[in-house]
Amino acid sequence: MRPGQAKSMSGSILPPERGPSIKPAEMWDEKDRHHRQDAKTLIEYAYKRLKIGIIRGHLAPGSKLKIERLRKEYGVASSTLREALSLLVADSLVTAEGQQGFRVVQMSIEDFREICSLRKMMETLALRESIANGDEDWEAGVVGAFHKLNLIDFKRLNSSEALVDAYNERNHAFHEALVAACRSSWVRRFRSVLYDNARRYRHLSVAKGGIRPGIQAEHRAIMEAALARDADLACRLSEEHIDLTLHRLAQFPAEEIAAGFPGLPRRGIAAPTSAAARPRARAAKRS
Amino acid sequence: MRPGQAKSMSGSILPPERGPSIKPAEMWDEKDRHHRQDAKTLIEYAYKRLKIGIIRGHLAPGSKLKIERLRKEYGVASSTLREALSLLVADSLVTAEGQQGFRVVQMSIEDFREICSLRKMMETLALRESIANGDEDWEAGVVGAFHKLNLIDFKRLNSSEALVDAYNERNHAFHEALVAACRSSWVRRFRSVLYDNARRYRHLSVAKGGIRPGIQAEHRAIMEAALARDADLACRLSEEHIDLTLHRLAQFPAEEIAAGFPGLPRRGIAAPTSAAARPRARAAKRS
DNA sequence: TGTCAACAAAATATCGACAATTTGGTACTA
DNA sequence: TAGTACCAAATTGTCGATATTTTGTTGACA
Repeated sequence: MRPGQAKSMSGSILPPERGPSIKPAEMWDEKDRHHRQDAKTLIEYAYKRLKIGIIRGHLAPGSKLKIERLRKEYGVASSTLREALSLLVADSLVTAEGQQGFRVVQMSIEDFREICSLRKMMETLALRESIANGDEDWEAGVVGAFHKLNLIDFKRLNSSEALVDAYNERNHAFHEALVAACRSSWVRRFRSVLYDNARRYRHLSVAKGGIRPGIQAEHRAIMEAALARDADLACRLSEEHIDLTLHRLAQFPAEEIAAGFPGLPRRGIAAPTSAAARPRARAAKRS
Repeated sequence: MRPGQAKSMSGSILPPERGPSIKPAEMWDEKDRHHRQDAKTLIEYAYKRLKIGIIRGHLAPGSKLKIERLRKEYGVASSTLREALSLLVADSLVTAEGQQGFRVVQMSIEDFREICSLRKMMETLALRESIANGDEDWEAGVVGAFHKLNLIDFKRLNSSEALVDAYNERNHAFHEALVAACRSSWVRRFRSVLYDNARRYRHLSVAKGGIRPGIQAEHRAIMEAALARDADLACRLSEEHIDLTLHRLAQFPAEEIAAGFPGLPRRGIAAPTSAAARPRARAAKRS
């Protein structure tokens, strides 16, 4: 089914009578419409929207993802949402346990440390292969992505929310372009999963302390090394690039990281409950 | 919903009137019943059954996983099956593309080569950490798992199907026990995904050429090195262990690997179609 | 006062039906 | 002989309703 282009849907993509029960999403509207047109299926739409919500921290780490609530907010059926959530398990952004529904995966500095450690491996593997294989189109892609990233006015960056979003997108695109010529599908997959997870932490880091100054110089150095086909240098710089984010975030107290994003709105999602910790006296009545 | 223990299901776990339309699964019955009791939910049941089916090659690599057919065979609703399939995407055993449904991921010697390469990394990372952290319980687990594996009569192995299954299970359990003390969740996750994928190839290798003689000596050597806390040696042996499987499979012609398991029954699943290759003249009518 | 059982409310998992799209085939046109 | 438009069948994606389980609360009883 086509969500955006569908001519006459039976159900209700935009239920006319739903109106006031759910307040219209504030800063999401623009992007949602965009995504709804991109997505080939409603599942994909829900998937992308959820993913962004988690990465940006609107869906707090550890919080329960209640089907009914999200279903209403996104305007899709429960099974559709459920499937989108199942797909997110592949990205290690959501966990699904037995009869307890879905949950955003927790955040912690130890987790991030591990992510960075593995990310250095995968990123350098991918980069090395990309540098070895990359043709002229690859070079063009890298240069282009860097240029777009560079166009952003870094001085005004901390003032505008939208600008930060744009920066994040272009930053992502740049790093993606660097490894675009890597053909190993497994390396790419793992790298991608790790990157998305790291994004969550970076988002938090930016929300707390702004964008690290001089980051563009790092990007430039990595790009130049890559274009010069100096794999060793490019990898070393990439590793430092990753480490700097880690050290930056490690400055913040651990509980603040686990708590997620304090300033951002928690759009209708329950806070993480300590359900697992509470022992239940009543034994589950299983025959 | 509880599948196994449910007292009075509304639907039809075992639809009484379904009878002859779908032939009763031959060698699956035993295991299915087993799994149905294990699983906390029907989704989990379908998930496990699909996973085993893919690993064993009953669901051929590249083949389309048609909802309706599987749904009837497993006796679950379409959304349930769908969700199970979505979960399998996390394991990189199934792909889901846009409006084209689900598909078993392809097999190839290049893919296996890459899996082995990454597996050596992850396996040694996990093993090193496990050796460093492992306590007495860990040692006991390793010794126990090895013992169970060793109990299998390796001489009669190639004669009995059931015995091979048991061997595979215990082999899995042994390798799992070795890394049980590794605490890095990401390493464990990746290792596990890679292991399951490698299992598919190993299954094929065994189906074609039987179990490699002397494998038990390798297992013993790895175990002894691990218990002696000689991480370097244990890792080196593990890498060799992985490489041997790779070299074994590399002997077979490439097309045989891509084709999957020739001898095994293809339980009602369509062969891989070359849909992607066929160009469609008619443009998709999108407004 | 604290444990346990029964009950009510909330949330999850499951189902089957239906809508929309892809697939495969056939006939029409150049 | 392509190429293309058009239909029928097969298949996928979506929906909303219902069964089942988990969670929370209240009240009896030791």
